[in-house]
Amino acid sequence: MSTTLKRPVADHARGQRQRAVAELRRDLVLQAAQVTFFELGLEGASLREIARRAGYTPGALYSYFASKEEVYAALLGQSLERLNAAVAAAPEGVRGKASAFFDFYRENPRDLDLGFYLFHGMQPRGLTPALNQPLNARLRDALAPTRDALVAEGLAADAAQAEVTALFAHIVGLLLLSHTGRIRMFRQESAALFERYLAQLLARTAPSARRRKARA
Amino acid sequence: MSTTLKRPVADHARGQRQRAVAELRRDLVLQAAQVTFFELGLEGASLREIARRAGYTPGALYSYFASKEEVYAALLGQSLERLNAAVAAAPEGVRGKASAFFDFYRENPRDLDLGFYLFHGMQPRGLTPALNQPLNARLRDALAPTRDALVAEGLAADAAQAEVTALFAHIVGLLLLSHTGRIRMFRQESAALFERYLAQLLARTAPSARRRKARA
Amino acid sequence: MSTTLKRPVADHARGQRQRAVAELRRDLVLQAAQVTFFELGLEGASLREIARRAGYTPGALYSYFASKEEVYAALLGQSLERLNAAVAAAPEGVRGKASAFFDFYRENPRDLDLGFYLFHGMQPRGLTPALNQPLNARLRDALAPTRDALVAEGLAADAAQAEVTALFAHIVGLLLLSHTGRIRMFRQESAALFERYLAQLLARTAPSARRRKARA
Amino acid sequence: MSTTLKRPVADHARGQRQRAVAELRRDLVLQAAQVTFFELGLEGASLREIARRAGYTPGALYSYFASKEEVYAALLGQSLERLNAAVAAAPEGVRGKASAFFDFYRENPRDLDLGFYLFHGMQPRGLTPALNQPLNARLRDALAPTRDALVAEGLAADAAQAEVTALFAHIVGLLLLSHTGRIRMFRQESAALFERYLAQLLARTAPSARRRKARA
DNA sequence: CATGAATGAGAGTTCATTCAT
DNA sequence: GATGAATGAACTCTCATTCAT
Repeated sequence: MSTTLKRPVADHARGQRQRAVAELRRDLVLQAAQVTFFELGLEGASLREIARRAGYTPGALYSYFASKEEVYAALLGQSLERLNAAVAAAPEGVRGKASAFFDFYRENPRDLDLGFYLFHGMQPRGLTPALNQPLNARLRDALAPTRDALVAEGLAADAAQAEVTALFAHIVGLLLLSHTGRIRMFRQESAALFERYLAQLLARTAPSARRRKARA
Repeated sequence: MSTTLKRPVADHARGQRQRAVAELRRDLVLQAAQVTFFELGLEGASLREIARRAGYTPGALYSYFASKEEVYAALLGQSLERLNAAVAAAPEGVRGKASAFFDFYRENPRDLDLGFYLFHGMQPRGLTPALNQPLNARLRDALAPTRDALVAEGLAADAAQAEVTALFAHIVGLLLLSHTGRIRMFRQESAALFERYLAQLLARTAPSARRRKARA
Repeated sequence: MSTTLKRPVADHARGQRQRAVAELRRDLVLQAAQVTFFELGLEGASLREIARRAGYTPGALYSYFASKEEVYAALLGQSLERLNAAVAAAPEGVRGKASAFFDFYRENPRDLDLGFYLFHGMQPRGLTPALNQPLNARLRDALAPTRDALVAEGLAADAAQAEVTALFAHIVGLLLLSHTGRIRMFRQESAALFERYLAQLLARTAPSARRRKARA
Repeated sequence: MSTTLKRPVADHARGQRQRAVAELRRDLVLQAAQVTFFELGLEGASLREIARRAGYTPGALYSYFASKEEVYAALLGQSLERLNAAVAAAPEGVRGKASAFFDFYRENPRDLDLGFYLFHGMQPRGLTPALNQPLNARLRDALAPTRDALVAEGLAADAAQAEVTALFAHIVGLLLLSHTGRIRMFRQESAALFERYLAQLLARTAPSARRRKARA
């Protein structure tokens, strides 16, 4: 009978559908986690609470994630995608790309929190390298356009890499101080300081570009 | 006759001795807290564990501290004293003072953690203003010598304040990236980047000093 | 064909069974709470102790009850059900119903304690209205038959309500004095005093009934 | 020398003075306990808090009282003195004396709480008989005038005793219901119900007095 | 896949009481 | 008499995780 032949096909189709459904439900959990985390912060976002908001019991989440950390890793993954999208949409050039990076975190402080969840206080955290590596890669990706723009301005690859790392550190420092209210202590404002840093960076690097263009 | 006079003196002496003993024991608890915290991080350093290491029952700590937060505030207070001492001992000048600040935290990463205990993830924390304010003041104190050195180089007060804030942010960013291993991601090293930043800062600010000296 | 129909039925049956099992276990916890409370009183009946006797870890009780208060509310609920059953089983008439009420608490002094758990010392307690209201209703229910009997004897609704409230107060007072040994202080006995009060109540109210009956 | 002779006298005087001072300080502690208890209730009135308000450390209270219970017993003792004073000041007669008793507790609910502190929930409490007995006696004293008035009305001693015990129970029940808000449940009011009870009591007992007076 | 129950560890905090000084 | 420190036990409650069903 045809049914005996069709079964495997049907099974395969059902398997695909089921996998799709599973992914969808995983996304729903993730969405719930996101909302929970954005509303209550890292403290309040217990697995119980996430599960509750997702309409599940705590145990159910373990069908989709191996641990609470994995949930957060997934959230961070999504956050980094948004960051990369923001950077990609920004105008070309050092200023455009670097500002996009800075602004993304300035405007979405919870995404910054998420980035720091990997560390406790400040220690490296229990993300397995398997989870950690692609996240790192996406972070690097978000800075690559700035580095490329620096190279396009005539900077050597090494120098551009160093410059972008320093820029990243500066951004992180500024945002951290801003987010924790420490910057007010010095009667300063993070956006203005960032602008100053950027202007100095461009002053240091642009001349070579201009010189090169002049020669051409 | 003399006895009637001596009594109060004796009482006073006894009071002093007792207060000294009390402070000593408080310090022992604090030391235990420090060790616990350095070994286990903020998560692992529960009141119970601190008490255990100090040779006390949990409740006993409440003779010395009103809450866990207060223990940490005290630890942070001590840490900031050490920082200020290191900065004070450093050679005069922007380079000397700024490097002392940077080096203190580079060499004592746990003190950096401690500084960040005030924030959860990264949110401001439940330290009462009464505890928080003097701590903030001591942090400002540690940066004051650098600011004064910048002023001595001829910078206006405003500019010096902005410059020192940016420097602080840069240091924090570099150390954070370094401490969390993120800086390796970019194949860079925090000390070299700090040196670069410092050189640029001096290049930006020293000329005016030199010019002034030339005029003289 | 039949299998597709049976599945939901089986699921339904399983759900029912599980719910029944859950209720059973909840009842076991409640029984443990009851025993604990009867043996150790309200002070000694901590969540830990109740859990221990129920063969659980303390945290496990939170599957069944949201808080310690809820455990006690549940106990009180059961107690009031027993009270209502006792009153329902009693002979009709003021004497029957009122005596059933009195006797229930005289014979089960712990149930009286339970009733007073709602108050601290004697202040109203933190039972949410959601928990408190149905309990109050069941208490009123237990006195309703007496009130109805008074109305049947010819008393106006208002008068019956006042009479039943006074009766309730008298019972509570007698039992309290009896239970705390204060009644012995006066060389009296609660049951005899209750009988006296009841006789006076009937003397005050019965005449109208008799008169009514005579007219008929 | 006279000093050697005077010493014992001086010692004796000093001893007396010291004892007086001690009693005074004990009273200060008691006052602090009273205030604490009236403000915070039985829950909030920990030994620590009482000591704090009395300007002592917790341990110091044990110079004046053997336990927390003893503090409360002392408070209750003072309360019963106030009660007796109120009753003594009331007009002669059943109505006057009984109303004074009722009103005292209606107007000072904390004194009622205090009375019930002897019981846990409702169990007899760990007051030693040595402490308990004089307290009981003073309670009986407060009811004696009512009993005597009943006897004066012509009631036999036995009947008067029973009547006063029932009255006491009724009062306790009414106040308890009133204080715990249970009386509202029945849309009644304790003072009105007390008045009703009193009127019935007088109706039951007064006739004999009137008859007696008529014969005279 | 999901539930519901349970674990086990632990959180910070409070308490009455004791006792050397 | 009073202090200040310490005990030891207890408190309710929360958590991430596991697992039989």
